[in-house]
Amino acid sequence: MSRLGRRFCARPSLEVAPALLGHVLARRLPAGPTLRARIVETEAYEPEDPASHAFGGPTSRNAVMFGPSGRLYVYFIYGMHFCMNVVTGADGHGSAVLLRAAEPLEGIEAMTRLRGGAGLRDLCRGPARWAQAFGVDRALDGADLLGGEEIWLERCRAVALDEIERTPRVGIRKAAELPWRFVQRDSPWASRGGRTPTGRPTRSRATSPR
DNA sequence: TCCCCGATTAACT
DNA sequence: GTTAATCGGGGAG
Repeated sequence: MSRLGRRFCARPSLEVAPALLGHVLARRLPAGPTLRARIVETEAYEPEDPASHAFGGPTSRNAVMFGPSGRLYVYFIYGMHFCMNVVTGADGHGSAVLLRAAEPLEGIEAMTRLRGGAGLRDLCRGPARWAQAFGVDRALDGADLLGGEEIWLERCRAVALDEIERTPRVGIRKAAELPWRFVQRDSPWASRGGRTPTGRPTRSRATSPR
């Protein structure tokens, strides 16, 4: 199983975000099983983007975003949640891709425990849910996805371009109009965020996983 | 020091 | 559909 490498990550976030769809995030729990989930939803963040944590330059909080690509940027939000990003672009650039939702593949039992007994469909559907299912918090901020053994990206089958839907990003107020969210079309594993321009839900409620 | 608000979620009506 | 939970970053005073 080969990993996604430096070359993959060292591109602009707007290229990496759609390219990540279909590949797999793997997580080795401390003295525990390995978890795997297939990425179905991402968002791009660039430093010139007012919605990005990198807007305004480096601080202690966002320092990892300004380091080399291929590392994990973890942030704490709303007083209770953690979210995961892949740092992208050239060293020092300050861009990243938010990992928003995934299809659980392996380690379902451990993920369910970490999520407090949530159902399969809700294990990784949303950025904070996914981080919780993977046992990821502050301690993994800056983790090396390229060569580390705690968390990494595995090359799998990329989602075809014509299966990728572009929408505005979820939950932001600044730069809310930019279509920088990428989601596998009709995936039941994608988060509820985002609506079509007509206001219809992005995803059919009738669709059930598997 | 004070204050506002956020790349969210779960539990409501 | 709405809202409470809960805390830290960062700008204003």
